[in-house]
Amino acid sequence: MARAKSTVKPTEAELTLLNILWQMGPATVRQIHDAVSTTQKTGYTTVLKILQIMHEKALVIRDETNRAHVYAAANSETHTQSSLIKDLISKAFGGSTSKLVMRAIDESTSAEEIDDIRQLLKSLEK
Amino acid sequence: MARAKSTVKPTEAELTLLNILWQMGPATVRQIHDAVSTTQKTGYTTVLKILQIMHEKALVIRDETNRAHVYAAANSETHTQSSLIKDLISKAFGGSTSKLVMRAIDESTSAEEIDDIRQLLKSLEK
DNA sequence: TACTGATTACGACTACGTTCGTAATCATAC
DNA sequence: GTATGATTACGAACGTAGTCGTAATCAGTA
Repeated sequence: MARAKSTVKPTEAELTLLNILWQMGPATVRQIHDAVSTTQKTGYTTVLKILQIMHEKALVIRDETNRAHVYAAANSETHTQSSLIKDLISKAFGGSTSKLVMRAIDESTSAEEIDDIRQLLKSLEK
Repeated sequence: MARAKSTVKPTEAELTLLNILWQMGPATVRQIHDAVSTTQKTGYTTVLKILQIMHEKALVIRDETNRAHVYAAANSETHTQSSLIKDLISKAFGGSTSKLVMRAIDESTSAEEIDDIRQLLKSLEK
């Protein structure tokens, strides 16, 4: 029996920071704030506070060895994406994955993306 | 030029009521409350209040002709699903639809659903 | 017309998310 | 050892979501 992973759904601000952590790997508050500042104007302590809350929720882990704590995402990007998708499928698509895929693909979806999806489907054939 | 539709993202409680409205069609607060009561224990005035807020947000329209107002979803289920999916793709999948589809399909996805997706892909070929 | 039951309107309360200012703490340099 | 700058901790403030109680309103009936 495995089972665990509370599956806390990250809020929007939290997801923003997770995206940064997934991309950069473990980082200090300052590094994370610098990264987020390139696209938003969020105060340093705001980022710190959100990271602290995420730590309470176990969305991130942190290394307190040094003065400047080092934060890292607790779950993989893939894991989190899967849980977000499952949540949406159940709440807005009546549990139907195919319905979701139909809505996801539209005229703005590039040919490359559709090719990728075809490859995925093909790989499931065997 | 068309363009309009504010694209207000419904909250979770709002989405619950929208699902009921899409399924039942236009309905009174009482009917909606009865429907929601089969799965949850929510007060009548709570449902009423949420519907009033949704009306302010233009998520629903309402017919005030009769004493008991009749509410209806302002946007189609398809339209709302598309907007929710696009939102998730941009916030959690770096804008990649194919990545989302990859995460959406897993071992729990039935063969029928995968078939449906194959059909969709096939219909895009021409 | 007055009563009664149902419906809408209003507002209060709690919880959470987001923001940030200020205080406390620490490490380093002097 | 003390001052200085950076970092963490704390908590306040604001908005939104969700909940519901109570008041106001209306329609139909006795």
